[in-house]
Amino acid sequence: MITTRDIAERLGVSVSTVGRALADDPRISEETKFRVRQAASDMGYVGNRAARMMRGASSNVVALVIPDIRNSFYSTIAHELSKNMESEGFQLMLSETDDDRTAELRHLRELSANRVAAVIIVPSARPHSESVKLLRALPHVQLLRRHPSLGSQWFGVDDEEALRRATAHLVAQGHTRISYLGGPEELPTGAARLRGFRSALREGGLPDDAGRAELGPPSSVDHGRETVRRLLSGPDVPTALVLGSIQLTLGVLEELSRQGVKVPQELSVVGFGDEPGFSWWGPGLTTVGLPIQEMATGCALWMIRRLKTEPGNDGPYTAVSPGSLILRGSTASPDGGSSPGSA
Amino acid sequence: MITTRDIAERLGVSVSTVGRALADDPRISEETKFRVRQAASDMGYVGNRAARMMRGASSNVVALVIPDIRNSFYSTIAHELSKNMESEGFQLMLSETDDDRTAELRHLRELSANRVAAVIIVPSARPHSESVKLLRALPHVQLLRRHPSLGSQWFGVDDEEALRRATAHLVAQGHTRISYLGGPEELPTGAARLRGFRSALREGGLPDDAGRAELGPPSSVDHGRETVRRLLSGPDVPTALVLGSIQLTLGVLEELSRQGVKVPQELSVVGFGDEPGFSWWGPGLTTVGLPIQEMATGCALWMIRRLKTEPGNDGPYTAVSPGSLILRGSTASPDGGSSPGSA
DNA sequence: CGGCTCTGTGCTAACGTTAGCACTACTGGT
DNA sequence: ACCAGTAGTGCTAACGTTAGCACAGAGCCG
Repeated sequence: MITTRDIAERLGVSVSTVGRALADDPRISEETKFRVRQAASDMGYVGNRAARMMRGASSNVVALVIPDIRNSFYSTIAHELSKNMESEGFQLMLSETDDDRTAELRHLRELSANRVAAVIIVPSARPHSESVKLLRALPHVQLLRRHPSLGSQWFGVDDEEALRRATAHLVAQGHTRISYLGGPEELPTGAARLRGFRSALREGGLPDDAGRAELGPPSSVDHGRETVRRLLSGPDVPTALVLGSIQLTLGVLEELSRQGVKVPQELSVVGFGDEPGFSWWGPGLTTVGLPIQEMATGCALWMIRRLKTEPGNDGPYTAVSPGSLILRGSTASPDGGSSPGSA
Repeated sequence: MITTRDIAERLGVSVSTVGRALADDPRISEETKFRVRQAASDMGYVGNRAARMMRGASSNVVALVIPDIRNSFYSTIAHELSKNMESEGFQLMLSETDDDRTAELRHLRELSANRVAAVIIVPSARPHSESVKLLRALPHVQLLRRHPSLGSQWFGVDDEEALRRATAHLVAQGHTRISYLGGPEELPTGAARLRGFRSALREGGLPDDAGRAELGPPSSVDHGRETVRRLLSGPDVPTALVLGSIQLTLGVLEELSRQGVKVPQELSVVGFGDEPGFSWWGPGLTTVGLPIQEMATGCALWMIRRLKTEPGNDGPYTAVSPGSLILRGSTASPDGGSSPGSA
């Protein structure tokens, strides 16, 4: 690797002069600057950020810690962050945890060792205490999920309200056997969505056994497929399904279409998230739309401001985005009548 | 930030002793090691990789440079690389170029300054010459697309053969007005897919005007939607469509289902890639399946070996994965008869 | 013409870590 | 009692860059 010293020796000047010329220091003559820049370009010199960091310069790397980049929520977030960060000179480091707190800890250790400027994290269900310690030593912000022992900087969506609306839509159509398929209750999002489901039932004046919750692993296509198979072949088949994650929705839709279940005649479905295929699935999937992109942009801008302004304004900051129900054709009243959009 | 010096002062030993204790040097007594580790843990010490790198240690960051993480091809690649790299102690840096060579160059400059250990890149159509220079100074490997002026380390798929098969399937069913929708010819992949399309027509003994190519931006859902709209409303409506990118396929499917086009009776379609929704779209989408995951894993393992083994075995290395045609219900002979799978 | 400012450059230390060498205090053999 | 060997630790330099200070030479004023 070419260093400032190599350039200095070649031109017969000192390293300081080279450094200053490259930094466009006003004390250096234009002629010297020109010669230095020429040589630097010739020799393929690229400044060493590691060395700069040792002199107190801060890292230009922001880390994103998420469960799985293949989930479109997270790839949307990654894209939005990357785009915004890049324009401010930051690079994005990607760490996948697969919802495993040990992997999460491993990543956070590496990120700390690499002295990243900040961490944007979708925390696992119950982060290891060392993870919490490492995060607290860095500028960080939580995304989607919110763990109380981490800071109160958080960008998320109103999961409870989103599921309340989704469920209320079914209740309004007269369903009395509704199954909710969602992630584990340990996850803040899982708990919130379940609360939303339950309160919609309560508010609809339904009996306790009107709603069943089928909780499974956080983000599993398989869990969706299998649960559908089990529910449809068991006794007391529900007349409606509300879903609580994107991956789950993908699995459910696939299985329903494989089994040829008539939607919404035999079964009503409300999905979660909005993927390209959801609009052309069966009669069109009625689903919970979430402004993930806007949330990610908001988070990126907040973090940039946080990093650019010197005083560490670590004050609590929370942004909650609302969800909305996208009405298509996958819900109807349980007696077979069709009334999509009658929320 | 806590340094080895802080620990040394607290324990009344030298920095060297602390460093050696943490490195588990056999010359240090067990008792000292214990005390040092205790103190390090107490004080929340995290080694500074920037400083280590200055002493010749290599970076543990591998960069992935791709057009857009939201494209499922790339998110699959990112996931697979991340998973494999993480288990070997590497972190993944994510850079999105949006197929813009200037953005590509900006990223490569940053990556070089950050002294990443290696770069895995899906190069843009015509990389800037400085980009080539920067890449050549680093261990790197190309993915999917292959630019001749970069090294000959490349992992990709046989695009030409994949499109030849897709097109041949339609030709065999008797189609004589086939449109190909794909990315620009400047892209190595775009050119290869177009070649495949054309040679299938030639081999099928079709006249020159049997196939039309509609080329557009590399990876655009909109281009898919718009081209379908234009083709269907114009004269000489094709009886079959072959698609040459995932995003294009998403746009086309959306538009076809919005317009209520009867597939395969009115129009046959062969897609590109295989997304969850493709199996439940209309009659099921016949599509080109590509072993992206296997390719990414292969690439990750190759790069790991390249980085772990000292001698820079930069010898040419090329791996080509084959594609396969996944037969579902979206193709039939143009006279209205249905014969999916009669390739 | 001595002392001043101004311009352009060099020297040196420092950042945190590690490796080579040096040093001290034992142990055991003769 | 003396020397060799060894275990345990400290000192110092080096990595590439930058900032503070020093310094040489030129031009200018009194």
